Amino acid sequence: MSDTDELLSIRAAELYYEENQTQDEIGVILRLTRWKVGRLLASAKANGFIRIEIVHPRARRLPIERRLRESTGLTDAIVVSSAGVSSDAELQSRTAQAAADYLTSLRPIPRTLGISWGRTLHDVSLHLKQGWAPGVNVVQINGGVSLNQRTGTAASTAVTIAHKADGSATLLPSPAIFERLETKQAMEADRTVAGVLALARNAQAYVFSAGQADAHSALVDSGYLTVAQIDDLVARGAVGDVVGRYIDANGRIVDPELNERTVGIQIDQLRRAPHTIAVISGHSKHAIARAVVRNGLCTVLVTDEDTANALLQEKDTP
Amino acid sequence: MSDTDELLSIRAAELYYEENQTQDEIGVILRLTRWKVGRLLASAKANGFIRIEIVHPRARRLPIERRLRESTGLTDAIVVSSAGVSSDAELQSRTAQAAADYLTSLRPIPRTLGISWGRTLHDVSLHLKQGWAPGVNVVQINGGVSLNQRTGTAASTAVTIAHKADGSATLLPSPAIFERLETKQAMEADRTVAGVLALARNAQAYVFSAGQADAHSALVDSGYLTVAQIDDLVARGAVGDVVGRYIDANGRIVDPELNERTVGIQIDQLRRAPHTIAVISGHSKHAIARAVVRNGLCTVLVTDEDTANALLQEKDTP
DNA sequence: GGGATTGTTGCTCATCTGAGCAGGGTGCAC
DNA sequence: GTGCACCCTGCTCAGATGAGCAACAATCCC
Repeated sequence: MSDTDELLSIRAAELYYEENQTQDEIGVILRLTRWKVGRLLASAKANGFIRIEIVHPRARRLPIERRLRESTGLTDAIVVSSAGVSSDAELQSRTAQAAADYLTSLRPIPRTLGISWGRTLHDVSLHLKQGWAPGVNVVQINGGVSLNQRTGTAASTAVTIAHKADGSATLLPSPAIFERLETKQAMEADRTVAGVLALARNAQAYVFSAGQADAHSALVDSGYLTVAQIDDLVARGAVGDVVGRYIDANGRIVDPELNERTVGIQIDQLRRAPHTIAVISGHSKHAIARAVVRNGLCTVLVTDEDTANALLQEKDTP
Repeated sequence: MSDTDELLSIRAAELYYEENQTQDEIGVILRLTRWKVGRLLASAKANGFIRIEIVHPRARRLPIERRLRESTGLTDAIVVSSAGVSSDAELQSRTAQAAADYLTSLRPIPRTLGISWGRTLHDVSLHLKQGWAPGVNVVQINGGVSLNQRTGTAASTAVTIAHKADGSATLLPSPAIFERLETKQAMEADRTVAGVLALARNAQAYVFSAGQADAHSALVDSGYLTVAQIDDLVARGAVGDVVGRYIDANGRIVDPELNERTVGIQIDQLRRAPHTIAVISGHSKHAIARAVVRNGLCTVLVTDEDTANALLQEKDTP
C-alpha cells in the first residue's frame, strides 16, 4: 500500500471509529468513493493499525484459544484476557473464575470429579456458584493433609466444591508424601484409602493445577519438602509438580523414589484419562504449563493470555 | 444491566470483534435473538468494555480535538495519539509531524509565515515535504543567533522551511536577548532589522512553540539566560516562554525589564493576530501549554493527547 | 510498440445492522 | 384485584456494508 493510502486509512479510521461517521460521509470528507473508504478501513485493520480490546475481568481471548487447540491438540482451551491486569494474583483470580465457568458449563455433568488441591483449586472453589452441577461426587486425587499451616485447605476445597454442587465429597485422608515407602504402602493397603484411590482412578473428569518448582511451591509451604530438596529436583530437570509429582520438561518423573512415596493417582493415569482439566496461570508457571501441555497431561487447559502466548511462541520455533 | 447480561455482552463481544461472527451467528451460539445480541454489543460499548485504539504514528484523537475546541475557543486543535509511545522525544516528533501536516493543508496558503525557533520548530521543518506550500515567504519573529552551541539552528530552521516551500526566508539577524537595553534599541533602529520586524508584525500566520521554565530551556542552552535567572523567573511565577518572553499562568510578562531587552514581536501582537499556530508537546510543557491556550496566545494548538487531556481536566475542575 | 499480467476502481447485489415501534410482561401503588 | 407506568422483547424497514465482478490502468517482459 502506498504511503498516502496508509495515511488516508488512518484518517478514515479516526472518522469511522472515533467519530462514528458512515463510510459514505467519510468519503465526502476525504474526497473518496465510499468503496475506497471501505477498502482503506479494511487495510487499516489488516495492517494492525486498529486495535480492539475487550476490557473486562471475564473477557476471554478466543483467537488464542483456537490457535492453542490447533497447535497442541487440546480438545479445549480457555484463555482469559490479561488486558488491564496489574498483578499475578488478579490474573490467577481471573483464570480461576474462568475455570469455574468452564466447570459449570460442562455437559454432560460428570458423576465423579477428581480434584487436586492448592491455591488455584481453592480459588476455583470460591468462584463456583451454588448449584453449579447438581449431584456431583467430588473425590480427592492426591494426598494433602497439611503438616503445618493451611490445615484443611485440601479438604475444604473438595468440600466446598461438592457442597456448592449439592453433591458429596470423598476425601483422601493421607499426607501428600510419606517419609518411608513402607508406611505409604501400608496406608494404601487400608481398605478405606484403597477405596478412595479406586474411586479417584475411575473419575469421569479431573481438575487439577500445577506448581512451579521453586521455594514458593505449595509442597514446601505445607512442609512436605524442603527448599533444598526442591533445589535438588530443579538440578535434575524438574520444572514443576502435577498432583504432587515432579516432572521435567518432557513430562517424565524426575525422582522415581520420591514419586513412589507420593500418595494419589499416577501421572500416567492422568495422561490416559479422557477428560483432564488443567488450570495453570501466572508468569512463574510457564515452564510447568508447557510440560503439561506438551506431554498430553491434560485435554483441557484453562490459563491466561500471557501463558498461552508463551506456549504458542515456543511452538512456532521448536 | 443484570450480571448475566453483562457476561453475555462480553461473550458476544468476543465473538463479534475477535471472531468476526455476525450478530445472527452469535445469536445461534448464545441462544439469543439477533436483536438481543445487537443490544448486548451496544451495552458493552456503552459500558466502555470495548476499547478501540488506532495505533499509528500519524493517528490523531478527533474526539479530544473537538472537546478542546469547544472548551477553549480555539479555532482548531490537532491532537496526536500517544498510543504506544515510550519516550517524550517520540511524542514530540509525532506532534511535529502533525504540525507539518497541518501547515501543508493550510488554505489559502499564507503569503508570509512568521516562525519562531527551537527544537520543536526545527523538527517541524524536517517533517515538511518538498513543495509543501509554493512561494511562501518565511520570516523569523524573534531573535536567536545562538551564542554557543546549536549555531545557526534558528536560521537553518527558517531556511529549511522556506526552501521546502520553494519560497524565500527573511532572517532576523539578532540575538534573542541583549545585555543592555540601549544596544537592543540601537539594533532595532537599524533599517534592515526594522524592516524584518515590520514584516514579522504583518505576517498572515505564525507558527511557534513554547519552552518550559527550567534548566533545560533552549534559552539556557543557547547561553542567553543562566539557570539562576530561570530560577528567579520561576520564583516570580513564570511557567515558560513564548517567542523568547517568559509569561506566568495568566499570560502576563513576568519580568518587564528582561522583556524589553528581548528582540522580536511582542506577546500582545501574537494575541491580536488572527492565525497563530502553537506547537507544544511533552509532559514538561503542560503548564506553559495551559498558559498559552488560556490566555488566547494561539488560535490553533498542535499537541499530544496527554497534554490535551491535562488541559481538558483543568477545564472540568476550575 | 505489443501483449500479458497485475493491481485498482466503481459498480451491483445480497447481507448485515441500527432505529423506531407495537405488544406483552413485570412491578408498584392504591 | 385493578390500573398504571415501565421495561423488555421481537419485529419492520431503511440505511450501511462487504463480496464479487467487469472495466480500466499500470507495469513488465519481450
